[in-house]
Formats: sequence, structure tokens, C-alpha cells
Amino acid sequence: MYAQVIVDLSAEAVDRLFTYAVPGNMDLAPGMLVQVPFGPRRLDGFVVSLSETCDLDPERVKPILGLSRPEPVVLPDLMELAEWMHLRYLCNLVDALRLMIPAEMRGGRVRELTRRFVRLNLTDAELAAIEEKYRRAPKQLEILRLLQEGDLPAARLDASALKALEKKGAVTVYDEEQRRKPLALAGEARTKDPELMPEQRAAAARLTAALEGGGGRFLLHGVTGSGKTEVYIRLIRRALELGRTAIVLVPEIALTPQMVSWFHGRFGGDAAVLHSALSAGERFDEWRRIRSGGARVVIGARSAVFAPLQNIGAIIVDEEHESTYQSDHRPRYDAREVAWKRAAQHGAVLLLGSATPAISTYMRAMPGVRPENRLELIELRRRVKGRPLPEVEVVDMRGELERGNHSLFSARLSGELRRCLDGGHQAMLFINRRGHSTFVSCRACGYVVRCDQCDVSMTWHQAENALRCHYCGKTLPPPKQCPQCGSGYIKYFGAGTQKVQEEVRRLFPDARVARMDVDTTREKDAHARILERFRSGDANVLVGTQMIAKGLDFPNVALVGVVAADMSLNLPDYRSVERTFQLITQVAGRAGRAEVPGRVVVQTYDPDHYCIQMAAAQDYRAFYTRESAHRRAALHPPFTVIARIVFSAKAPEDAKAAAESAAEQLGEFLDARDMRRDAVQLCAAEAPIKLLRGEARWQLFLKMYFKADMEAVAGRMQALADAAPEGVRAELEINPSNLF
DNA sequence: AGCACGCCGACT
DNA sequence: GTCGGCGTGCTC
Repeated sequence: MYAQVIVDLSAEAVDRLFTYAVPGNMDLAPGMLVQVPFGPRRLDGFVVSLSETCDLDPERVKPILGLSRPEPVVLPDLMELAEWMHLRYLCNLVDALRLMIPAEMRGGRVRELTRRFVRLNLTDAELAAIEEKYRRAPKQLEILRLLQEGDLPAARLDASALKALEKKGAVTVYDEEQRRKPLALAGEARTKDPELMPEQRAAAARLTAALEGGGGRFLLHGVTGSGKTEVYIRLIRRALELGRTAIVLVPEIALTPQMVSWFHGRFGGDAAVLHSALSAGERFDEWRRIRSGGARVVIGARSAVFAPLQNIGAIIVDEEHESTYQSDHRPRYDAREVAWKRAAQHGAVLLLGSATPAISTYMRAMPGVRPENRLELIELRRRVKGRPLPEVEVVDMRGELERGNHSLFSARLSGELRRCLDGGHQAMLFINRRGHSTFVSCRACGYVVRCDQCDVSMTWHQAENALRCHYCGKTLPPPKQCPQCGSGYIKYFGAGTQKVQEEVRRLFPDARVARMDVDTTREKDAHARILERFRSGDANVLVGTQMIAKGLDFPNVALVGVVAADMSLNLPDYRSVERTFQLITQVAGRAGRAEVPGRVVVQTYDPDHYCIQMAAAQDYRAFYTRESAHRRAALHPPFTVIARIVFSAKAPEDAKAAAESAAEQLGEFLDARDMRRDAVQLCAAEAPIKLLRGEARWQLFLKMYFKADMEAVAGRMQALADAAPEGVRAELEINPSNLF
């Protein structure tokens, strides 16, 4: 017997099958993780297939050394999925396989946790009979008495006394496996499913019918507060009733402990959670619980799409427009695409849900899309319990300046904030930038402090009184004098969360302000603590970044303020308008979620922009129509495909030369294939951020018509990236989530 | 990814 | 004469 194995090394040169001999007594199956000799080393390897014969020189074939795990770790459907990813994302097969198992399992870095327990071997009567004999050994007697109540962990008992008892046969010491349980899954409370609204009921009926009829693909477009989650839950319940399983993907940022325990409340022990914040042991134990059928509903971030469930009935992608579903390192997969593929394998329902779907997703739910690419649209137009969408007011900040208001808040927003606090309600203030001042500049000569490792201005952070680069994290003390002209006239410009917090405290001394951004949530559980402070009412104003825009549900929030709506509107990225629309709509949706009616104030310098106008009207459909027409005219995705290779190197000329040479070769390739007219744009240029972490960045940028043979072009580009010269890193991206 | 083998410069 | 630079090639 022979086994074809992929060794656990990520390099193109070894990303192929190696044949090993299977020892006679070894029970091997495809998908197993094994130990193999490889050159002078011993490595993990994935068994891909087995065969009776082998056409290699028998001298060269070495035997498998052993099993890393007793059971197959990559199920057949996931093996097939890995092979699909290998082709689709041009990654090494082993890179795809590595996603299928907990990282710690490779190299045997994590094992089952066992604890030693002690059991009493004597009946009460036997114990009473010999109690006299133990008068000289009070410690042993005490242990025996304790054990009458039930088994105990060995660690809690005196070791030498225990040893003596074991020797006499009075007690038995045994190992028991302990499950390392993520904290949020503690407790057993089961919450009942609430009544559905008619729209929700119709949506659930459509989805369960599809589930029973062999699957389907859907986009659930529901306004904020319309109760999409309850629809997901009905679908999952039906899947479980049919003996099937389900995956729910949520953005990493939304995987708060509250969210997980809420989910656990609905599904109890059937629920498992998979995400990066788990400890190695927790992740391993959750993974095995899923693998063994002990958990049938998995909630997790991007990589949970690879959860080892069998017989999947539904895969749900919540907040599907979020860019976290695109992996930003190899393999650069898109979890929505993988979910699509995996749902098809299982005849499952794929459900993408959002209040603000990605333009590219919504387009697939429009008439005229080919059936194999099509999503069926389900809409929830109303909020639950007949609650109205919040009233949104757009404030023109140019007018404020003319009236001599130099503060961050318009008269309108401060007035509303005053009213909100006086009414005993809570407010959320959103600003899409952390730190205090976004740049530091010399009034005399215009010098701006930039990071010397990255081509960006540095942000002043008040708490540490330091300038910080938000790309590489480098910090500097703020200059007292201008490094360029020596003047002492240094000013701090722009606003971030810290400044908003400070401003609220200055203008509203009675306000109790909490701030939530990457800086305040760095330590463990800080996230939960801040939200709890706000939920309990201990804080009545919550200032934050994107982190507060999504999914939060606080009944007492009467006011939401978007401090600077157009901050993200004019970034050099074709999706900046879409992102701004999503952000404003999502953050506005935090208001008026219970009895307290919600009011939203959006501050902007560009009040007539269709993005601001339509977000204020909470009219996604109108925005989609306008934005997709614009994309079509401007030849932006999804009407075209962007592919780029970023070349980074210590020396700018090396990065430049690599980009230019690759662009030339790609041009020749397109000419040879007669594909030049499929390209909208092909050029080598400096990347928008031309310096990052001390490395110069150039890019080969390609924009092609959608109908072009992108597979061939991407394959060629990957080869060009792989052929980058020594000292130059090259990274291929197809439709990257950002263009920096 | 490692680790070998292999062919040309400055050293006890 | 040797020690060692890292270029190319192989790992079942």
C-alpha cells in the first residue's frame, strides 16, 4: 500500500504529491495527518489518496512514520474544496489544507487536555468497617471521606496519601478529558424564539422551502433593525430538524462575547464558536467537538467557513458587505465565494445578509444575471414591532464655520445632544478615525510630520502624548519646534475619537463619556467592559470608530451623531462612496431600536452628495441604482476586474524595476494572446502609499473587462509575481479590498 | 523551507 | 594549499 502525501511546507517546489509506503499494521485513510521523513527532517503531511502500486524506484520510497491524529482531519468535501481553492486562488495546495485544521494541530503543538481524577473503590459499609485501621493515617482517612461524596481531581488531594491509597487498591486514579470551553459558551440558559413579523415569516418560509428542495442562494436585504438574525435562526432550526448542520459567518469585529453567549442561549450545546481570539486549546477542543458531531451549529469569523461539519444545510454570511470576508494574506480567498462553493457541494442554502449589501452582491440579485451566478433577493423593508427608521438630518458644516462655530459640533448636534442627555437618554457619536489630531503641522512653513517608515502623516495620541503611525505603529514624541524651519509654531489639525471625547467633556461637563476604538480595546475583555458601561447607563455618551457602527443594539439610544461623514468619501478608492454609504446607514441604524424614538445628525461639508443624501433617506435601492450606473460609466468593478501586483523592496529602484519589467512582460503576454483590447488600463506606477514599514512600494496595475479570460491573465500574473527578483516581495491581488 | 553539493577569493 | 561565500537543486 502507498499513500500520496502533501508535506506541510509552504513552497511551490514541494507543493506536489510525494509517495510513501504504508506500514502493514497502519490503518490509513485519505485526509489523515501523518508524520513523514522528508530529506533529513520529519514533517507533518496530509494524506491525499491511497494506491496499491507505485511507479517509483522502491529504493526511494520511505515509509510513513506515524499518525499525528487517530482520525482523518480533512473530510472528503474539504479536500475537494482545498483543491478548488488551489486552482481558484492560485495558492499552494498546502496553504488551502492548512486552513482546514486548527493551526496548533500541525506539528502536534496542542493536545487533548486531561485531568487526573480519583474514585473511591470502597462502599460506605466497607469504609465504615475499616475506619479504625486508618486511625494512624488521618490524611488518608480524610481523602476517603471526601471521596464518598463523589470523584475528585487528584490535584486537590495530598499526593503522598493518595499514592498510598492507590497502592492499597482503596482508590483508583484515572484520566478524564477536559473540554476547554470558551467563556462565552458558559451557562446553559435557553432563550425562546420570539414571534416573527409577517415579512420575517415569509422570508423564513422561502428559505426553509429551498432547504427542503435541495438548496439555493439568497440575498437577504433587510433594513437595520428588521430582524435578519431571527430569520437566520429559523433557517438553522429547520436544518437541525432535518438532521443537517449550519455555519454562520460574522465579521470578526462583531464576534463579541455578548454576541456569542446570546447565540449560545438560542442553540445551547449545539453551538460552537471558532475565531482567532480563542486560546489554542479552546480552538482545538471546539474544532474536535464540531468534527465529531458534538456541535451542529458553528458561528465564527471568516475561516469558520471551513468548519468540519458534515451534511451542511445552511451557510449564512451576516453583514456580507464587510471586507473582512476577504483574506488579506495567502491564500487570498473570499469567504463568500468559498461559502458559495461549499453550499453547492452540500446542496445547502447559501444566505448572504445585510442592510447595505455590497454593490457587486446586489447586482447578482438583479434580473438578467445568468442562473449560475444568480442570488434570489429577499427583502425586509420594515423594522420589527412597527418601529420607524430613525429621522436623519444632514447638517452643512460650511455654514457653521461662516457663523463662527469652530467646534467639532454643529449647533444642531450640540442642541440635540443637550436634549438627549436632559431626557435621560443615551447618545452615540461616530467618527471614523482614532487618535486625537490626525496630523501635526508647522504653521510657519507647512511641514507635516510623517512616518519615516510609511508614506503617511502621523496622528497625535493624547493619552501617551505621542505621534503614532497607524500603518506600522511607530511612535515619536511630538516636536516642540519644527524640524524643518525651527519655528515653535506647531499646530494640531483634524479630529479623531480622542478629540471628540475631549470636546464632549468640555461642552457637557455632566456627560459620562466612554470611548471605543482600537486603542481602548487592546487589552483582553476591554471591549465587553466598555459596552457594559454603556449598556448599564454608567456612561451616557459612547464615542467610537467603525466598531460602534455595526450590530450594536442599545434600547436607550435616542441620538446618533456622525461627526464627519465625508472623511472617508474622498479617499482614492472607487469604493469610498460605497463604504461611506454603508457606514452612515449602519451607524444611523443604531438609533431608535426600542421604544425611544431615534434621531440622527449627519455632519458634512458635502451635503448634496448623493451618498450623503441617500444614506440620510436610508434608501439603499436608490443608492444602488446611482452608484452602479456610475461604476458602469467609469469602468469600475464589478463591471471590470482589477488585478495588481504590489512589489515592495528596501530600495525604491528595485521595486520600480520589478514593476516595470513585469508590466512589460504582461503587455507582451496580452499582445501574444490578442487580449490587449480587453485591458482598460495597464501600467506600472508607485502604489498610493509608496512607503510602508520602511519598504518602497510599486505596483503593476491592470484593469480588464469582465468578460476577458481572467483565469489566464491571473495565472500569468502569479507567475510574474513568483519570478520577482531576490530582495523584492511581490503580492498578487485580484479585486483587492483596498488599493493602498 | 532547509540542507546538500559545488565552484571561486583571502587566510592560518 | 584550506576555509567559506551563497548559487542551484532536491526532498517520496
